[in-house]
Amino acid sequence: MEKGKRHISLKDLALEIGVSISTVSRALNNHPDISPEVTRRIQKLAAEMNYTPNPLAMGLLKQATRMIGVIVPDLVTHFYSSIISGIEEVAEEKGYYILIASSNETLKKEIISVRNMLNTRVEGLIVCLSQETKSYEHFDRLIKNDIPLVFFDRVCRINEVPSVVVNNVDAAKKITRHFYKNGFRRIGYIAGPNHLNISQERAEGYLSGLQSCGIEFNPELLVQCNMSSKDATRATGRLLDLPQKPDAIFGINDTVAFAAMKEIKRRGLRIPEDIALVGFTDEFHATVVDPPLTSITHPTFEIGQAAARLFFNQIENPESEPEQVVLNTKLVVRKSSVK
Amino acid sequence: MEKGKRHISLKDLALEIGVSISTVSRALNNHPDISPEVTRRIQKLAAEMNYTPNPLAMGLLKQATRMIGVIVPDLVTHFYSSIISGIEEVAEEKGYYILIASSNETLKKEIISVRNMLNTRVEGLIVCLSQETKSYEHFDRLIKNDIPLVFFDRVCRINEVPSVVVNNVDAAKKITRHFYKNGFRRIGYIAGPNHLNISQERAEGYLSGLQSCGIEFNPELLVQCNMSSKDATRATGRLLDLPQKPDAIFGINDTVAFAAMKEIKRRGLRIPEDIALVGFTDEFHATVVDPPLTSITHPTFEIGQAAARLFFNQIENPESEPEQVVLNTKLVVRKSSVK
DNA sequence: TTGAAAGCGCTAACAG
DNA sequence: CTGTTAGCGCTTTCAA
Repeated sequence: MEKGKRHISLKDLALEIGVSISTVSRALNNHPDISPEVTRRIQKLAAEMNYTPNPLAMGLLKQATRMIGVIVPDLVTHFYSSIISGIEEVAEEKGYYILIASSNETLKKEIISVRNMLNTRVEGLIVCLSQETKSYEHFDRLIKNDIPLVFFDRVCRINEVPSVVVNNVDAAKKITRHFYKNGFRRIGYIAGPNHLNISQERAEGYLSGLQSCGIEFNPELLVQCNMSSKDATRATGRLLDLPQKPDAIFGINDTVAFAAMKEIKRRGLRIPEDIALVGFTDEFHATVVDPPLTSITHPTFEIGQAAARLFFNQIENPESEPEQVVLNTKLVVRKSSVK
Repeated sequence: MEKGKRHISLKDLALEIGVSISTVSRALNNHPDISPEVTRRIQKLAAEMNYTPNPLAMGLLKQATRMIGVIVPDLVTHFYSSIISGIEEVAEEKGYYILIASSNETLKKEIISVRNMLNTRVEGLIVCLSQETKSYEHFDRLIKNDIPLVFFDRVCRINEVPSVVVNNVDAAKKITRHFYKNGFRRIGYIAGPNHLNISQERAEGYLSGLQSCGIEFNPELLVQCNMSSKDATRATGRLLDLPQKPDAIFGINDTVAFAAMKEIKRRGLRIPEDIALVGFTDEFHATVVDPPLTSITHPTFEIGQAAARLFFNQIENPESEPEQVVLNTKLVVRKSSVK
């Protein structure tokens, strides 16, 4: 093999053995036409020379790259990286690679990422919408051309696009009722932007939970933030500044819950004695903080697996109807919400 | 565009305008030979039809995929995901994509990942060794064929392969001296596997720190673990079971530090009153736990950026000597180590 | 100023 | 049983 040549090709093998390229190709694919003897020799040489088919050539030929584009709001949150692990596991089984991009929670970067990934010829996308995303035209091209697409967690167009979500309404309701059962009555909720399904659905569960406990909804106790740490801290502040403070708070996600925890502590209030706190988080973070955080824990790895399965379902059954997978969350009670 | 056709090609444009494929190619590359008029028409049509060059075809032709393989011990630790963000940022500037794989801290998966990524024709690899890795033959093929390779954090073959590390010796020494200055004398260290440079170097800094404070090294106070949560908990237990417990402990990384923190608390000991604790962690986690953890914080994003830059340096200057970038860490003092 | 042809690595239809 | 040819999308000589 000449210097600088990093991968060998069918041609190299053919030259070496003195047969044609197609014979080599067939031999390696165990085509029955080729004589056992020749097949054996070719396969032996291929193994010795570390031959592996060039995916670029295969991709060109078959118009299939075996790559999935994954776009998440950020890479550094455990929630997303754990979901990505789940996607990767299923993708690997199928011999697919994943290409990861982060929207940094901005619509602009999300649009660019969608375009870049399509340009790279991924076979489709698995996406969690950015916090800013409330128009969805950048997915039109995928939908129109039947390019596989799956949304998870923050979703849209659920009638056209398969998606994976958790039972947000039910989960928020469970939190509210848990507070009630533990004697809390002024229950606050720190929501995210209104256009996100997760924010809406959790608000809905919150309201329904209050109602089922016979508590009247007090609009002062529902505050919004953009889900950044900073804004979540401010939102927490607004709750704590109320003439009648809440005695319990739940936050829409990890970032919000931790920001709330820090702010509550910073003001010298105790959790759960002065204010109970519950989050929507993942297993890991909930146990590392102090006090351990009662929370709805997301089955993150499973979310990723389910999203990948929906993706391959589209690859394998292009005509199938968009399906929505709803995964169950668990309310895990820890110290932060029980006096 | 016929149905099912997801991307248009030079051929489509050529057919549409009625010129040859090569003319289209030249026009799009602003080749001076093509008449301005034709060039204009072609570029206009290309824009309208959303033409983007097929990277598979380009890759085949140029033998360059513009993809970098990144292999990390795991995906879900903030330390790694943050480093990946840094790599991604630089890669994006250069128009490269990154392909991510996790070794799950096993040598077996690391070897498979290296092979898979090469098979995918990445242009090179950026790697953090798995915890198990103490033989390095699986990188031979890269080194021999001058395929760009960069190690970070856990490194090997530093004379042959460019790498990015932090000033481990100095950092561990700083921790030890910090303990001393704050009145702690029985200082324990929970190390990782001996073959890892980070473990060795931090042990070296620990010893040198002790010496510079005039404390005699007590082998009982240096325990090892495999850096899993479970084993770190056991290692902490061994320190706490000593007839003469340490009054201060530092752990080799995030996982170890948090496991130690949980175990110390579980036994009813207070931090820092009974035992002071310092970790090697990242900014985020150190502040979310309670008490806030004094720690050497890694410049994770910068580690990623530096690794990517070393990578591109190899692409652009194949003959350059392997360089080692050493980044500085900071000791950030928080409650966990000050009585 | 433009077109034709070759070649990157591979498979598959068609010929022997 | 094996070789030849064409073509996936693109760039780049070489010819005109």
